[in-house]
Amino acid sequence: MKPEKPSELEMQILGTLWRHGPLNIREVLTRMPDEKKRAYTSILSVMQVMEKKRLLTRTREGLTDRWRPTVEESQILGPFMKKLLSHIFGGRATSAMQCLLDEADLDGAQIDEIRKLLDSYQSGAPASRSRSKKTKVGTK
Amino acid sequence: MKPEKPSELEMQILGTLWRHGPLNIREVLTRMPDEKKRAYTSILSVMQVMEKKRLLTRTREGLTDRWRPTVEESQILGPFMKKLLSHIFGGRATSAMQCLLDEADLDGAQIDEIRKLLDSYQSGAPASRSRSKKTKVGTK
DNA sequence: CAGTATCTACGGCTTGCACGGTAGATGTAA
DNA sequence: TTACATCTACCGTGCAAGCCGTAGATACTG
Repeated sequence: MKPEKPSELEMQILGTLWRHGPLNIREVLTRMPDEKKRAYTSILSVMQVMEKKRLLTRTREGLTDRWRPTVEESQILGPFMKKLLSHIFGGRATSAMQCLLDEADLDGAQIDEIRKLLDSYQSGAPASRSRSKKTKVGTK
Repeated sequence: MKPEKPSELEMQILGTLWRHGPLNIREVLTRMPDEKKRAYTSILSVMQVMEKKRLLTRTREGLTDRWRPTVEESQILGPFMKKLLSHIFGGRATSAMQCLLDEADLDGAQIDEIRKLLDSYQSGAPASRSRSKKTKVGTK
């Protein structure tokens, strides 16, 4: 009984939960990365759907339910980026990189960090490296 | 009268046209990067919608219409990646990079290429660099 | 000519997504 | 108690995406 694939809005919700930890509905509502005004019940019903899809669970905590993802980032983001890469960029990874860099607006430190990433992909057996599904996605 | 935003399938079609040049319906159908079986008319009707959205134009050429995008890659992919970055990754660009790298399966040459990209973002005035909307997305 | 093949126009269908209203339950304040 | 606020369950609506069937137009083939 696998979790179903999240829609785009659902990915946003997953993202805010991954980043902020377990939240209740109202907290999710105020932390959505797009700054759209939405009714409380809009987010609620989306998250209830996500519960049916086995993407979220909740536990009663005090007065409200606290929601948390049942899936981890890499589990969702991996296939997502893979699809993005092959379908939108036709497999041209460096094109995708460039596109990303164009929009990222990085500072020097971040660029260095990416350099280090590249090092690890080059030296450490490249094939096995990319099989690692445990890769943590740093907080900053 | 701006072109409307493409859906995901529409982006795929734009991608194949950007990469292969002007094509007719059947050629698009056979070159779609996902390998799904679809009826001829499925692609046709999507592309007709795209014409209404001002994403494509066509010119009669011999026996069939030849379709081409009215928009260029950066014009679509830029905002798309920007949204991806802020909505899904909460603005964490290096996380996005890592995710991409995990799925990309790059060889040494490509990694070097990316290093060069990084150089240009670091040395060449970083702010103005990222304003450049003319960035070409290399073919290979 | 009839027969075949291809491309196009048009309309319809199904599904899921996004969104929110309403009502009920529960808790808090006066 | 009454009044008010918050959280939840349930249900419905609007719309776009994706998909395809049918029929008409046009060209080629024998």
